[in-house]
Amino acid sequence: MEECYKALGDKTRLRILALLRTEELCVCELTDILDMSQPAISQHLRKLKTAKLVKEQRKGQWMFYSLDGSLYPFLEANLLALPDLGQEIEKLKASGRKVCCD
Amino acid sequence: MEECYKALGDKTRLRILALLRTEELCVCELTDILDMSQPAISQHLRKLKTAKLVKEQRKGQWMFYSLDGSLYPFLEANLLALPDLGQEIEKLKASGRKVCCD
DNA sequence: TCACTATATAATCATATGCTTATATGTATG
DNA sequence: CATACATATAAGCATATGATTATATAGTGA
Repeated sequence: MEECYKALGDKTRLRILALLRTEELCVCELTDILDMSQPAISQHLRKLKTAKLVKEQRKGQWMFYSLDGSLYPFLEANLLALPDLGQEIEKLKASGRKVCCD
Repeated sequence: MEECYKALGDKTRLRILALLRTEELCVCELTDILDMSQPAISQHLRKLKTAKLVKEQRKGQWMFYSLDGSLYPFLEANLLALPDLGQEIEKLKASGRKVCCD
């Protein structure tokens, strides 16, 4: 449980979770939206994955991450309390940088 | 919100919160139960207070701390999810080291 | 297979965190 | 007022954390 809160205790990771509230995203999209280096994003995602807050799924060359609320049910309310950053994803789509692979 | 989760992301602070679930306690009681130095406990309590997770109230020479769930209502569920450490407080009472000041 | 893109990992470094010791502040009581 | 007890704060130090750069791994497609 400590590890879980540690994972939540970082602004970048909270932003990632807030973004994943809207829809699953791959690493390069998160890198793009959050304007951070790819390794930095990867390392944050690893922490979130270790804490069982997100799950990953490969789609071709992209690795998509999405919320995983299975570990502690009460955490669901915490995730819902995060601000809606759907607008950031809209901007990404508008700029034509959204990955499509379905 | 980041600060709040940071405060939750430490084993000692989670234990303090779990203990305060049962009843308010003063610094020396927490020091006793958690078997840590007084300054260490004080510093953890300050972080919890800054994060608005606990509130303090002076009673004579003792400073009592109790849960403060007012900042983020959804956090209440998190606090309730902490294990019940009432037994530790019982042990303290049984050993005659519980502070009485009412 | 080779080049390209996406992602993960490793090494390094600056900063943050948590504990310790020492000291200051605050309150009760003789 | 002086002493004792409770708590807070400051300084110092070892470890943890988060970023960067460089490199390794993995999938795509010519």
